[in-house]
Amino acid sequence: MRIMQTIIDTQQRILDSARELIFSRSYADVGVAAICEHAGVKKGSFYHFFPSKQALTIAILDAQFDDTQSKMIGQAFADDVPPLARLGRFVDMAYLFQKQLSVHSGRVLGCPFGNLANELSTQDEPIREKIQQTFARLQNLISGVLQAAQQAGDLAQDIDAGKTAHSMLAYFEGVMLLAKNQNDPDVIRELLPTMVQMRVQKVA
Amino acid sequence: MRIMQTIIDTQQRILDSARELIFSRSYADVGVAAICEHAGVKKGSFYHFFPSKQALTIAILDAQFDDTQSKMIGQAFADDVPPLARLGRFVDMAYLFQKQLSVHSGRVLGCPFGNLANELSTQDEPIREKIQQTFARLQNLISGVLQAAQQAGDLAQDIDAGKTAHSMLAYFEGVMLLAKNQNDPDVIRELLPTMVQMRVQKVA
DNA sequence: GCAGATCTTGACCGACCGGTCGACTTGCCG
DNA sequence: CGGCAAGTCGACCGGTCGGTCAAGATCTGC
Repeated sequence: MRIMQTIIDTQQRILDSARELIFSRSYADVGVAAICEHAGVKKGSFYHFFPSKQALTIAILDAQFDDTQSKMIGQAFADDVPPLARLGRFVDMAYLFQKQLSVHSGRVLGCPFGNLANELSTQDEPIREKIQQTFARLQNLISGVLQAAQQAGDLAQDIDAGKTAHSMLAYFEGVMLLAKNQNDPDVIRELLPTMVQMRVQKVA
Repeated sequence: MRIMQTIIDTQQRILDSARELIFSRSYADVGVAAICEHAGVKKGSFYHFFPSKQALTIAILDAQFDDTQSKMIGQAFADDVPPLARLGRFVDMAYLFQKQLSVHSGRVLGCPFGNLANELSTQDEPIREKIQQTFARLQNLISGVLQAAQQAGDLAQDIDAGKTAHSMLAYFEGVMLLAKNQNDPDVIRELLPTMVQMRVQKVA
């Protein structure tokens, strides 16, 4: 009897369940069995769609990036305001997202990419690479905004957009880590706005 | 026959082994059995000295803080140079440590506190708290240097030393995370010096 | 309606998890 | 020397880990 089961197909349910569980706990703490139970699926089906937990995780990273881009970055970085204001908007959204998430789960969950990066970078090379690529894409998006700011004359030409974006990304991840550790979204509200002020100059 | 065994006592060997293994892999990936094997000790002895893996981890955090303070912070923050130069020295040492470590292990391992914070903050409340305290101590040490810089006239009075130290700590952790993910110590050399430039102003 | 591909199911695998326990050895003190 | 505490040991616990498999159910195109 195929009633609700195929309306949202099995593969998607596994992906969504895994994303939610791993994001709110950790890779190691969420077993395949737990994912299957949450998705209402048996383990055999899991391995019909995904060859391994590792492969599932790589698929999660793609899904999470798409989600983040459409729900956060795409909105924050829309060009209806000046470039630097877009970064400010991003900072505000990051706080609101984490705040909202923490109300539901009672926990500040931090950055999904940072969490997996920290947990698995020394242990799983394919996942490490995938996250590295994801970080590179995020950095490029920020770098693009900084370059737009330079073209608009709102940012000095001697600023290195790429390195500044890299630093901003690092700072963002660090703030998320501290907020997660202190389990307090206000850490984000206090610290993250400083990100917009960061500047790294070009070296000769 | 008690030859080498008690020269460095068992408890210390367990602690050191666990520190090395967990730091170079992760909490979840290093089992009690692996720690015992590395320490040349049987599991029964482990549980004679430590009531649980969690308790061991909390002891590790204390040991790691002491180590970090004596081998890094104490040296970098010595008052033989002006306050802001101490921060620069700290940055250099952080790079050298990670570089050296990565030569031995083939991996950039990142910050021991940040690693555990990220992995366990949502899962183990006592450990989360312990790391929070550790971060607070680190932040205070940085804050002290910034206040010294203000007294020396090298840093404007309208800078919020506490918040700036908090931001610096966040940035430090973020840089370590990115370096670990990219498995490249040069990330630290490129990004971390920017930490010394960070400033957060007091709010009215 | 039939065949073949596409799922789904549940039982099962060996390995490992953190932790327990009682018996034993060893060091120390009177 | 005796005795007791401190430390060591190895077998063992129930449970979970990621992953496998063969058989059956269901969907699809002809």
